Amino acid sequence: MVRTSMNIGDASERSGVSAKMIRYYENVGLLPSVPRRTNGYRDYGDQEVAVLQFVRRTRDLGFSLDEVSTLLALWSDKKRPSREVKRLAEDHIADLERRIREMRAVMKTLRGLAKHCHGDERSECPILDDLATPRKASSPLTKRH
Amino acid sequence: MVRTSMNIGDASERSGVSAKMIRYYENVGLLPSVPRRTNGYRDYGDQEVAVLQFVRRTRDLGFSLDEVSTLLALWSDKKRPSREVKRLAEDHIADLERRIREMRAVMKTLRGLAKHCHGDERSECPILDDLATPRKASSPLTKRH
DNA sequence: TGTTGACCTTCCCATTGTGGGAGGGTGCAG
DNA sequence: CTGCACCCTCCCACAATGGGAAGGTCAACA
Repeated sequence: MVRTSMNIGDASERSGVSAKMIRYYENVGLLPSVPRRTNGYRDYGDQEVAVLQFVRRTRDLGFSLDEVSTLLALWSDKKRPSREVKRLAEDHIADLERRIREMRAVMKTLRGLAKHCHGDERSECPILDDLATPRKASSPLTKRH
Repeated sequence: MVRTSMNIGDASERSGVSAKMIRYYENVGLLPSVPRRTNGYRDYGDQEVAVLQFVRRTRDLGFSLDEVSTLLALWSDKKRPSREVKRLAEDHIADLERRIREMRAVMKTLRGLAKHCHGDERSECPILDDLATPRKASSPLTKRH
C-alpha cells in the first residue's frame, strides 16, 4: 500500500522507528526536516518512510548515529565510490570481532570461577575470593552493544 | 609495601580506579565514605584500597555498578550462601552468550553484504541497496559492552 | 620567606540513544 | 458537543565516565 501523506504515528509504525526517535533524529540533524501541515503536524511520504527504514536497519546492525549519517550521505550520493561503504562495513565487522574476543575472555574467566563455587548453602565461595585478587593488566570491557 | 594513609591519588594508582570514579562511587553510595583529614582530603588505608581493587576487578568483568554493589555486600557478609554469588556469575555468563550470538548474527549479515561490494571506484554498492530493504523482525543489538 | 607546581576539594557539563511524562493543541467519530 | 486518540514542544532520567573551572593545601626549592 502506497500512501504519501502520513502522520508521524503511521510513519513510525511503517518504519519501526518510534515517533520519539524520529523527532530526535530530526533535531540532531540526522534527518532533514519534513514538511509540516497547517496544524503543525509533520507530514511523511513514502520517500521519508524509506529513509526511516534505512536508518532502522543500519541501527539494528549496530552502526552508531554518526555512522548512519555517513551511510545516508553515501546512499544519496549516486557517484560515491563503493570503497567507502565497504570500509565502513569492514571496520564494523572488525569491531564486532574484537568485542566478541573480549567477551569470550571474560566468559572463560567467569566459567572458571563459577566451576569452583559450590553454589549451595555454604558460604565458602572462591568467586569472591578471586574477585578480591587484583589482576595486572585487566582492562575494562569495551562498551557499546 | 603496606601504607595505611594515602591521598586519593595513591589509592587510585594502587587500585586502578580513577580518582574521579572513586569519588563518584562514594557519592552514589556504592562505597562508604572514607575518613577525611583535617584539611578535608580523603584518607585511604590498605583496607579501602582492597575494596577498590575488588570493584575494579568486577567492573572489568562487565558487572554493572548495581551488581558490583550486590557482590560487595555478599563479600562482606561472611554467612551468605555461595548460591547467590554463583547465580550472579552464571546469569552474567548467559548474558554474554546471548550478546555474542546476536553480534555473530549481525557479523554474518555484514560479511554477506561486504562480500558482494566491489569496494572500488565504482559507485554500485549492494550494501546500501540492501540496507534500504527493511527486514521483518530485525531487533536492535542489545546494549552494554 | 615566598613562590611554584602538584595535589586536593566541590560543582557543573557532555557524552549515547532512548524512554517517560507534563502541559497543551487538533481532529475525527459517535 | 464531547471524548478519545492523536500531535506538538520541553524537560528529566538513565549508566558510567571524562573534562574542566574555581578554589584550598602542601611540600620543595631559591
